[in-house]
Amino acid sequence: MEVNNPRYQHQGIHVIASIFTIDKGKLKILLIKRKNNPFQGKWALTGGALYNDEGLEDGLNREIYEKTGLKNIEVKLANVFGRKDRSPVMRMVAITYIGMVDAKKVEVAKDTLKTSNAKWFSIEEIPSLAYDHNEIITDAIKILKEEILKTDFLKVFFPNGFTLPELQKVYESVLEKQLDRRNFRKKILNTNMIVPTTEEKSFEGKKKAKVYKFKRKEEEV
Amino acid sequence: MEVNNPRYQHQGIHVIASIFTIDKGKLKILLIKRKNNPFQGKWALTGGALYNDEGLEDGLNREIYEKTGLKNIEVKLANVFGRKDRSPVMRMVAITYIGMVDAKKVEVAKDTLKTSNAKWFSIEEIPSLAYDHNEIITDAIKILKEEILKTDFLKVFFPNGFTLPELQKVYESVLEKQLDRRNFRKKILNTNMIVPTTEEKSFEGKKKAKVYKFKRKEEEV
DNA sequence: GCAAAAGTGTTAGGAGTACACCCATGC
DNA sequence: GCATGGGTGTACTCCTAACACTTTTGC
Repeated sequence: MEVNNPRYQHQGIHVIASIFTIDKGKLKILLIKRKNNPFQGKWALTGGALYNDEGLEDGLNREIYEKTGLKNIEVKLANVFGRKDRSPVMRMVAITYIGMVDAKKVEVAKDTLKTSNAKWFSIEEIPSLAYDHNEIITDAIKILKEEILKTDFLKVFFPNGFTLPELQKVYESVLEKQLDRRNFRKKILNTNMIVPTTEEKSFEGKKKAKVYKFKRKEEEV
Repeated sequence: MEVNNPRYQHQGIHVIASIFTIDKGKLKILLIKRKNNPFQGKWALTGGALYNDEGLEDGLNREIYEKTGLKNIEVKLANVFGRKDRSPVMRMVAITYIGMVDAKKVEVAKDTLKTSNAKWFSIEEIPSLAYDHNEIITDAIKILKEEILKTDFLKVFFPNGFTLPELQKVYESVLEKQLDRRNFRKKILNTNMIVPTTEEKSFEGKKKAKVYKFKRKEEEV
């Protein structure tokens, strides 16, 4: 590879996260209003161009921190978007990720260096976005729904454990449909992702419910 | 994004295909002996650096053609490899794909512009490769086995249709294990990927068998 | 005592797996 | 006629999905 061949120049990597949360039972996604060109003033997903001295997820976490103040978000690879005209500036290939955060416990830093605003949007109310970000979100939501029962994404909402009815509410919000209580218990207990604790607590209801927690990685068998 | 910020410079995209075939009942992968630095003389996967004026799969097909003479290989996205030191030349992010070709019907062009050789390797005999290509292959084989029953990759072997025993042999080669004849029939007929024809032919055996073919995309319901 | 939520078990259908016999053909 | 391979059905298990009643608690 001849580094100075002009055909190889002016290329870069976008690392982009679709960061979701559940707010009042609704699945929402974090968008950033762009301060700079291109697409100045448009809403966009969290992310940006990778530096050439950092790993993909490191770069993504840097971008997330710069634009939102959030640190150490756990993300999962989603897809690759590489249409050659997807950026008007130069040839950019986007590596997309999915992340989940607890909006209630997070101070999303406003008006950081590169952005004028960050806001949670209900997924039915997503505006026209910069780049191909609308397409990226549609894809991310699809993957999120497919993977949500196989991953422990939702543990960010329950640092201190959860009752099954609580957890079920969050699943229902992500999947945007109701689940049967008995079948949900069977399925989630079969995944081997969660373990019961000795605690009990009451959530919305009157009756106490048993508290579970997500296994840490090394506990999984 | 400031295009001239040095942190954004000297980045590029590798598009890389793990191209498989079945040869004499064994799963094999196509490797190319590198003519140029870095890793001159080492074996490597098919692929290379993307030009800044082409789509990802277009670039991959160009690379495949330049290095092997194969045209219009159908590929499927596999994964992303982005360790920051994965290339000694500059910051390269690899987008990896999986493809399947019929080795018997293909003249792999030898000694093309950038390579001194191309050769099929049985997957148990893969040498130490350039870059992180050993890792990429391990990952690709895993994905191939997971996806093989959900995709029509294998249609390249059967442009004129196939009998179920023939198809089963190929599946067994990919999965590297024997399958039960009755269960294989049930499973493959349930996938809705194949349809019977009115033809019959005999394959290895004496008795004639019904010929099936893969549905074209638009036929799938 | 009643409303609200937690907890629990059964049944039926579909998919996966294991397994054995008869049929058609070439020699 | 026999060896080779093609074609088929059944039983078991597991997962999914549908569905109703009892228990606990706060008020």
